Amino acid sequence: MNEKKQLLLNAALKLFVEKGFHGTSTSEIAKTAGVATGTLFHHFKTKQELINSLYLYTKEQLLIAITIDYQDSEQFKSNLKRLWLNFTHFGIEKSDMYQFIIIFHSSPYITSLTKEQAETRFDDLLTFYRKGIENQEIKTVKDEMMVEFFLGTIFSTVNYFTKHPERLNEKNMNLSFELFWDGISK
Amino acid sequence: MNEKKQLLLNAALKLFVEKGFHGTSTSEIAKTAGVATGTLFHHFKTKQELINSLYLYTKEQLLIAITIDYQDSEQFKSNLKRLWLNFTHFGIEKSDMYQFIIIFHSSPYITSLTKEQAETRFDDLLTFYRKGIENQEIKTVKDEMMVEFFLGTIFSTVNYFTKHPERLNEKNMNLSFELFWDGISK
Amino acid sequence: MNEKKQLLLNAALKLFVEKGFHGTSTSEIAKTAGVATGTLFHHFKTKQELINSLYLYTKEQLLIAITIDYQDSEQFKSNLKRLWLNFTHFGIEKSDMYQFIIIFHSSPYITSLTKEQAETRFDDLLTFYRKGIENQEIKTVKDEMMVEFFLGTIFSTVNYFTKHPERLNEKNMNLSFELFWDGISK
Amino acid sequence: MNEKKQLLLNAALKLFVEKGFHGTSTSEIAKTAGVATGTLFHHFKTKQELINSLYLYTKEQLLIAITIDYQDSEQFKSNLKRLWLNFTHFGIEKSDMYQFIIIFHSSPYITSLTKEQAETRFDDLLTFYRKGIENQEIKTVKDEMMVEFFLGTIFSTVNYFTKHPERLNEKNMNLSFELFWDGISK
DNA sequence: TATGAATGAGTGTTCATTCAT
DNA sequence: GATGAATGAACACTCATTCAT
Repeated sequence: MNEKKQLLLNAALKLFVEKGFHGTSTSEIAKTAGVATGTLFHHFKTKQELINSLYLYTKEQLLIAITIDYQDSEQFKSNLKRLWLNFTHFGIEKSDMYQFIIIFHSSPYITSLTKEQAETRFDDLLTFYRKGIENQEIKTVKDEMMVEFFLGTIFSTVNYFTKHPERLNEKNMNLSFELFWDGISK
Repeated sequence: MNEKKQLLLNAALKLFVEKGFHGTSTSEIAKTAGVATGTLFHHFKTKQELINSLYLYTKEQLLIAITIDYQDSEQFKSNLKRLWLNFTHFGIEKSDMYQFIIIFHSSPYITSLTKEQAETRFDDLLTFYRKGIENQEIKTVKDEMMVEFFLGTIFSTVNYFTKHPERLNEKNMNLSFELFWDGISK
Repeated sequence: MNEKKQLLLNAALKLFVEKGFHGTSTSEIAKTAGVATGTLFHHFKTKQELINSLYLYTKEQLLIAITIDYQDSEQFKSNLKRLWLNFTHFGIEKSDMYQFIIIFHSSPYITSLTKEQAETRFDDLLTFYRKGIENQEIKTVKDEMMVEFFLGTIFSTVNYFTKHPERLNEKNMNLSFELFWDGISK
Repeated sequence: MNEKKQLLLNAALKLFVEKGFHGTSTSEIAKTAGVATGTLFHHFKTKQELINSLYLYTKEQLLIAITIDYQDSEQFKSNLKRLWLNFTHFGIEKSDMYQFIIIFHSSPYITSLTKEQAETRFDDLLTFYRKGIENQEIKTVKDEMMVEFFLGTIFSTVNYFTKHPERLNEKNMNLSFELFWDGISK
């Protein structure tokens, strides 16, 4: 990707999270990126196109982060834990991207086409869960409820360790995962 | 409260949730409320004062909703469940207020003074949890993590039933609570 | 005059001089006067009517101040000096009224009708001068130039003693008058 | 200077003199200058910055006008007369700039920093006068009083010839100067 | 007579977007 | 591709004025 385009995406990510879509002006994005205002509109036709690009970009980064070390051979719990931990660490370490996804997931600025493009790549998650349910390791609950619970506990954990970064260690992280696992396991 | 002031709060609540703070113009709020733009500024000195008033108002409504039938005499689990269910029902039924609190909880438009005013009334939650922990019914985990997990599972559940309202019934709601309870209990 | 009406005139005088006509809001005038906004509009149909009333009022006060001890019997110079000193003292002591007259003398907010009403009472000044000229005590210069010179030197003197109030004494005041008198006398 | 910036200064000068600072809207200035409202704020951050720029600009023009043909070699009276006449002609011919300086000299819209910047260049006036006083050609009166008298008689003269332009000729102008000179000379 | 809530046109200023260079 | 001056619609907020009490 063009260097200035990447600078613009980085600046926009930071500012959109901090001040929202309408709270951030294109001139401020350009200034933060260190380019002229006109340059922004060379790379993105409109402000909306910029935020949609950003949405696809951050979702892609999330997908990479959570599937980087996926190993189908493993046990269900290990595999799930790996996924959960990767997601949670992404939330803590790539705070801006994680926040961005949460805030703009259900915002009107992201077109449904963009959401669709981003979502298709996440469908494997459900498939994966279904296997676990069929294997009877976890409770018989609707797929969608499971996904929500999965996300909700990650949300809790990210929030907790963001507010108390000094408590972030393997032991506490495992404790947090156990809250989730004991909730869903039979 | 003055009738027009209440109309303005209602309109602002709906619009801020739908389109964000900067995405909602004061003239739109006034029009939605059915009053003149000047009237908004007669009751609230600035747009910021309006959203701060709204924050205090919604937090107050939440507090009323979750503590309405509190009974100290009950068992820890029943009491916790009652709280969890009240909160979750508030999230589903008073969707706008619930969303508003979530969205603007960590927004820069709400002043720290306002947050402080609102938060003091929620301190009992922690006190309540501490009793349960001391009674050894639930896992030994930091207070703050417990609160986050409590809120995270409510978040999951509200999201789920909002997306699938046809599945909202006592049985499914109990199932959701069990995900939470089995997570935290020893 | 009604007490609240007088309070409003006083407040308006002070504020109009300080911040100008458009720079002063009717609500600020009312607040400074200690009355409700509606009350202002009970006594003055519009803001313009208020400033026109104020113009007539201040001009009247000026006229009273400069003619209070007029004595036709005196010599021309004594009489002129008396007038000049009264005017100058008015400018120093009733600073707000003096400033108001200067600022709004040629402003579009004062209607020509108002100016006419105020001016008719000042016509004696010219008559008075004509006598002096005929008596050959002072230079043969157009009436209107004389009036301007008269006002200009008062303007100088008021400015000077307003900036340096500690220098205000009879000797210095006489020196200032001599600048004027030596200028016009033959 | 940028062409549109100059157009804006010209329009603002005319309108501020005519209708005052608050009486003139930025949109009217832009329209009069023939540019878009946004353009005004592209060149001047605020309306205040515009009027401050204007103040520096008009003072600079005045300084140029009154010192253009200064010749130290001349006699005190000739030199003073030249200065007095230049100033007076500036007042009559550059009426808007002259009026602007008078009106906004003591207005709260001009910051003290701006006044300071403008004033430093006028200090030579006083130095010049001191020489005359030391040479005993004119009365022993405080510097500051002399300056005020100087300005006051210019004020008179400008007013007179502005109201009676048909009387403007060398003879009458010399008569006016004599009023001033006979006032200050021994 | 006095009040102050209500009005809506108008204000200073911002901002996404365009376009000539 | 990159720039930044220029645009004008839209924004938060103000204000003279009205009117029911």
